[in-house]
Amino acid sequence: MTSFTEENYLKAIFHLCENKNGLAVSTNELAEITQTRAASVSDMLRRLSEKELILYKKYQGVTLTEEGKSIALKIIRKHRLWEVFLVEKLGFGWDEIHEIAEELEHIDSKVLTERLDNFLGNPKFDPHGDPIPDEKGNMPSQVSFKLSEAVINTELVMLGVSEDSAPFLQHLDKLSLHLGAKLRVLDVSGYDQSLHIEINKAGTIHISKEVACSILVSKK
Amino acid sequence: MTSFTEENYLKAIFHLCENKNGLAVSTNELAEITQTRAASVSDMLRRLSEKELILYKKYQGVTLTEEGKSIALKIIRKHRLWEVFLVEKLGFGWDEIHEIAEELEHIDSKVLTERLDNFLGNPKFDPHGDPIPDEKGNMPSQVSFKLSEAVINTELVMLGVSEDSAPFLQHLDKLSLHLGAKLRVLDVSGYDQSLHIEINKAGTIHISKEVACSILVSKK
DNA sequence: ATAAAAATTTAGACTAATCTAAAAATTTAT
DNA sequence: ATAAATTTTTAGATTAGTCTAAATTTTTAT
Repeated sequence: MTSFTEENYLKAIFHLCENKNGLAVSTNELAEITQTRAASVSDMLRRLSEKELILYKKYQGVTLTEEGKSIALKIIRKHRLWEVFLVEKLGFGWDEIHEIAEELEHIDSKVLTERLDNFLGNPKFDPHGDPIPDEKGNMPSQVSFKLSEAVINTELVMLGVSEDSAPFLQHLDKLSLHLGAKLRVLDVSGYDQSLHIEINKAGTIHISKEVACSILVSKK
Repeated sequence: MTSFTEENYLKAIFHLCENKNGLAVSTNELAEITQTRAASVSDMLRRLSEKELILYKKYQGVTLTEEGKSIALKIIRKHRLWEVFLVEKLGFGWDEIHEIAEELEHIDSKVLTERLDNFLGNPKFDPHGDPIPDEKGNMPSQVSFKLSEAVINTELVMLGVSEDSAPFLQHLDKLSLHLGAKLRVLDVSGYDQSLHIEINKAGTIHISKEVACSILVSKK
């Protein structure tokens, strides 16, 4: 059995690996996102390594074994399914769901997860546009890139966000930037790289480089 | 903050007190239903007492303080709401939900609980007929008694069960004994106190004294 | 290439929750 | 009313997960 805490480490390793295209993750990176100290991480890595959930060489960072990856994907599947439930069924905003899903993701019942998936209509993406792994851990893939990297004047669709902090999502709400919005970059400032964009052919706004970096789009 | 474990002790104390009409609960009783040893219980009681969640005098048993009772009722509220969700929305049988609800009851979000309650249509009873406390901890009351205590030939309605083990509930399913069924006791055996009962004026069955003791009914 | 800086691990301690074994208090039975 | 049986508590250990401080390894910079 894997504890709540172990599951959180596996999930953290998975997400960090993903952002680095499979490169090993360092103790300090893990300490930062798990909000603990490097010493505690070292200790946990030793234990996870004994359980063969991670590949760990002292001082050399860590990656997941197939079994570790499988566990991480199950947690992520549950996290994202519960997020869909919270938004679609209970009417939560996308900025209110992360912390609750952090708890729900540890509920341990295969049959519950599968029934929930069906109840929700087998969604492929969560309310932030993140792909929901299937029962076997396969992720639906979606070709997207940062809005900040888009070619000017191309027609785009907003598919996701790469940050899910409440302040960021509330900021997007204020700007009427929602998943599915049709976007077009009109201009990029030479001064601060802020973007002038058109939304749904209905109006235009200015957004900072930081915001544009955390919005994921595809060509229409 | 109360831990997962502390919440389980408070809940256990609440249920045991309820069954004894408010009398203090003993260390051994708690050890049995929490599946631990008396020594572990003693230790936990000392801690809960320091937090003023229970009234505890060494060797004299334990009752809940108002604050302890309030926490217990919140857990019970969540447990029973989630059970309704599992049955009404996800199609689980009443014999499959206890263990899952034991996990879900610890999810800590007031707003989630209230939205779930609304989503479910503010149910007053769970799938076993147990009353769901409201936000303030008030229980809807329902006058019921054991089927084993019913007067012969009286028209009755099945309102609940006082046991929720899967084998017991599956046994009731096999006998078509469901909440809301109209029952009438035709005869009680002088030999083993088994009951001959009529269900929904559609047929009759024989049930053991043990089963009849765990079925709650009211006069129609 | 080696010294300084940064990252990581080890050592030793702490807390929550548990255990067994032994001691103490209460209850029961004669 | 007192001895025996039962219940409960205490003492001392254990495990998971954390911490700080110190030691060690790796990386960076000259």
